[in-house]
Amino acid sequence: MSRKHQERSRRPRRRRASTPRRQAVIVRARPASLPWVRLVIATCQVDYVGRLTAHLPPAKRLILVKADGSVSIHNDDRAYKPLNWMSPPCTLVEEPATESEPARWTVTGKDGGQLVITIEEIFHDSTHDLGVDPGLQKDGVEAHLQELLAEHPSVLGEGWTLVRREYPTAIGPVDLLLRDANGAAVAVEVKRRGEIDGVEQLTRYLELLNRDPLLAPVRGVFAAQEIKPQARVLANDRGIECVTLDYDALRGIPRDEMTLF
Amino acid sequence: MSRKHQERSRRPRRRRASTPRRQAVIVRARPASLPWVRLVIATCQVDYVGRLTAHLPPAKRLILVKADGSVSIHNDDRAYKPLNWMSPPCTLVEEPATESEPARWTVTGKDGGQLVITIEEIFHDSTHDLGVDPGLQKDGVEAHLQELLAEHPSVLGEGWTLVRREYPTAIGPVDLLLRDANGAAVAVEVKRRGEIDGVEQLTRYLELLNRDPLLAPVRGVFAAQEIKPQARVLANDRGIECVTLDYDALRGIPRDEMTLF
DNA sequence: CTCTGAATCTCGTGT
DNA sequence: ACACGAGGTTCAGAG
Repeated sequence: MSRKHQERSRRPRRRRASTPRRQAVIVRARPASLPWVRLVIATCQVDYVGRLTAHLPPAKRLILVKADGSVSIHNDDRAYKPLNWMSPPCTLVEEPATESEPARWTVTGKDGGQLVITIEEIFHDSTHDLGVDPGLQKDGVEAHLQELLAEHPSVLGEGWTLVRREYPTAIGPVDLLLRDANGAAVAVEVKRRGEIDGVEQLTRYLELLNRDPLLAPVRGVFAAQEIKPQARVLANDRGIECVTLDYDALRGIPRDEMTLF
Repeated sequence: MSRKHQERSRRPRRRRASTPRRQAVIVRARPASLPWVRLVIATCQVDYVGRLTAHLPPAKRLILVKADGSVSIHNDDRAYKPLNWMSPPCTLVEEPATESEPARWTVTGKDGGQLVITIEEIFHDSTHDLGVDPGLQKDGVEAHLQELLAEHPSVLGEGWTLVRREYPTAIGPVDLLLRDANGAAVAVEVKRRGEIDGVEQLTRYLELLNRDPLLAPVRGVFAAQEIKPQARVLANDRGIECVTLDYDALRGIPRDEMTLF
């Protein structure tokens, strides 16, 4: 079912004076019509020049070429991040080995960055059609937490009610704007993991909201599934309340009564 | 040179009442002694339950299994990030297909998260030894910028001199502490790309440093190869100077004279 | 070990 | 196209 790698095009390459040259093979210039991956196991050296400079000494590795033009070089460890890569869109030019030089692949990115792969020995090379992917469905990210809190504002405080989600300000929307039992405004920043920059964000919003005489004084609540100690310290220092959330529990409880009427 | 996949161990699995059961094969429980990768092209469905919940409908994809125990599922696009994955350390249990059920791989992570891969058809399956990787050498990241600025403080201001790199404070080290031509202290935050959180970081340092009567008043400089407009606005608003850096130019100029004497 | 911050981050979304 | 924020971020280094 897997098919052998097919060369897409072939063109002569300008001969440099007094240098034995090889023919170059452009493997991909634009996304192909059909999804495919090419798998190569080879002893290779890699040199990247682009946003930074990086060098990989020769070793046996996996080279993964995708239909979108991306190339990545993996060894056996790291979760999924390659040792080296080139993001699409990019062009791969293959130069076969000659008597004097090893094979060389040059991957050129849109921004001019280059990944040069010098291939000493190939152990495996196969290309596989994949078909279109239906895509990933996710559940349980920050947006869901925000939704759930909007449905259950009383989780944050007895008698609190929702004014609106994504309450707009000049510097961006506040995740939730509530009213507490006394009618005072409460700005809520929702995070999956609460860190310092989230507290900073909420601080900026509070500063702005408190300039609005119709809202001031505005309380701040930092709500997250997990709050880092430094973030908690900073929040407390600024009079911001911290609430840790239980996603499963939130999902389980019935919608606040008041939204039913 | 590539060898066929070798099963590492085999154990009987407890039979559930009135359910036809299959034998399970534990592929990896711990890092193997030799680096290798396993490449599988298969029609598969993937369900992840862990820090979030995710589902991939059946389609033909690449499954990449590494020696460190990680498993990742790729389709033909995205730079290098898999559609779904499990980070090491984790355990892969293979259950072969039976008459009534398709093959199923269950990957269990350290935190209890699970990735369940239901395999309908396998088109390719090979395992390859890789050998130990010598590792990646990088050049041109933030640390280098900081080094270069430490060597060339006059790039930031005429007559400025270095007090020290990584100047310690209660909330962490300031990238650079300098003295300007008048002997006033200057705190410098160095970034490759300057964004709002970098300005916030520097602001916190300045607040702290300015409490020190030996240093106050301390000027702030935000130095980066690229500064986002919003970050620049915020910095200006707080009296922090912005400097954009040219890495190549910095690398080219000779070390500041004063460090030569 | 945990925690912190950088990253060739990647990837989505909104303007 | 660019800017901004989230991420199952990943990754490396320091305490």
